[in-house]
Amino acid sequence: MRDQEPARARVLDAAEALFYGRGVQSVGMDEIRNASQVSLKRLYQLFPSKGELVEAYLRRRDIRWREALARQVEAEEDPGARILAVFDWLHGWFAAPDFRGCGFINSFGELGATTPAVAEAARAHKEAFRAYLGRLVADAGRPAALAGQVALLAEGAMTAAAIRGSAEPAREAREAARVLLEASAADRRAVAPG
Amino acid sequence: MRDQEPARARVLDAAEALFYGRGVQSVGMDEIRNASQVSLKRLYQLFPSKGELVEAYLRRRDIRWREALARQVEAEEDPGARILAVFDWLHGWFAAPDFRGCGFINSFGELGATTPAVAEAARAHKEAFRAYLGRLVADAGRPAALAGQVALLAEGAMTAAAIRGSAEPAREAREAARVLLEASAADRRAVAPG
DNA sequence: CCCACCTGAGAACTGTCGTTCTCATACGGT
DNA sequence: ACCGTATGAGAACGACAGTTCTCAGGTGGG
Repeated sequence: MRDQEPARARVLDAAEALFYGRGVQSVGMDEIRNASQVSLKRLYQLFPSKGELVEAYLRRRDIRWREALARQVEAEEDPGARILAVFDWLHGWFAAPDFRGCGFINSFGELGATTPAVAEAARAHKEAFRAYLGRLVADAGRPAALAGQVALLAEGAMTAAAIRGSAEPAREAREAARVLLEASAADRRAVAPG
Repeated sequence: MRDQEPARARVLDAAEALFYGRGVQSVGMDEIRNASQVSLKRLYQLFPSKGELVEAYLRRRDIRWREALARQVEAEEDPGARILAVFDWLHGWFAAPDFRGCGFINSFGELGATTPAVAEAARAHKEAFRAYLGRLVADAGRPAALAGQVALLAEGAMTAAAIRGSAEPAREAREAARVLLEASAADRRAVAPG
């Protein structure tokens, strides 16, 4: 029992690097064993099947991803600037050498049709992201519909950045979001002046 | 040799339905054999390996997808309306019962890291889509940067629609595109009046 | 009519992978 | 020091999938 947490963390670290970097089905348990230096026996004690390891990988990645985003966004004071800060954070993520798109979109495409737990994890992750944007948009006093539009820009930027192998889509998306933000301010001025 | 084309078409039809619907790695050659009613021997004469079948699937899907889009878009007369017609077409696609996101995004997530041909097919498809939007935007006399923003909205809508299992993102994206289009018209009026 | 060739159906081969098992060994409590 | 338990390393097992092979049957030309 002792030392279980380090082993568990090492397994999840290895699983995340491999599953995210190459796709779930391209990675065997042996490879996770080698990368984590945790014996197969222990690995299967910690995660009774590959499927459960995949779920744990997605759960942890969801939490960490959203925490990292929130950390950078909330360094910004102005509510409007916080919305745009989302795209600055995305730019940094896209520029990371191991960036390969959104792990949830990738897993969904690979396994969503055959593994309901993966489809559900992707759905929950995207819904949480959207809800977070909804809070940022509400704090900035913008119409709720803006959140969905900003979410689409962010998700489009993730896939475009992955496929084109460039961080540039974050800039494009930021500029589009800025225009939408301005337009929503204009609406607001027109509809509810003051 | 005789009857080769029907067999080839049947194989590609089966491959497309299965690869798109469930992901490439979840589908075996036996299943394609059964679905297409083409013997394994003939199948391997037509496509010497699964990899080449996957590439043929992506090539044909790219062409057909962009043709179907262009067909609906070009039914619209007004250059500005054509840009928005892209999202109406997306809405129809998303609402199809077998819709499961963008086949290229899905394949990229599944195989992009391990199969360069798949990564390249996805890149080429997205670039062609982006170039098409570039033409629509140019025809409407809008700034070129609008094309990239519209592309991000479209790609974001594809993944959001797949993961949420809803066609609604097409509507959200259309509305965002409409605002960007209007804003670009305002810019144009401000920068180059008349 | 006969033979060379091609085809279809599916068995067989090969490698891989998820999972379990073996077994020698190290450890902890008495 | 002794024994039961748990561990690690890796072999083994079973299923599966990509690819090739076998073989019986059909077809077209001489």
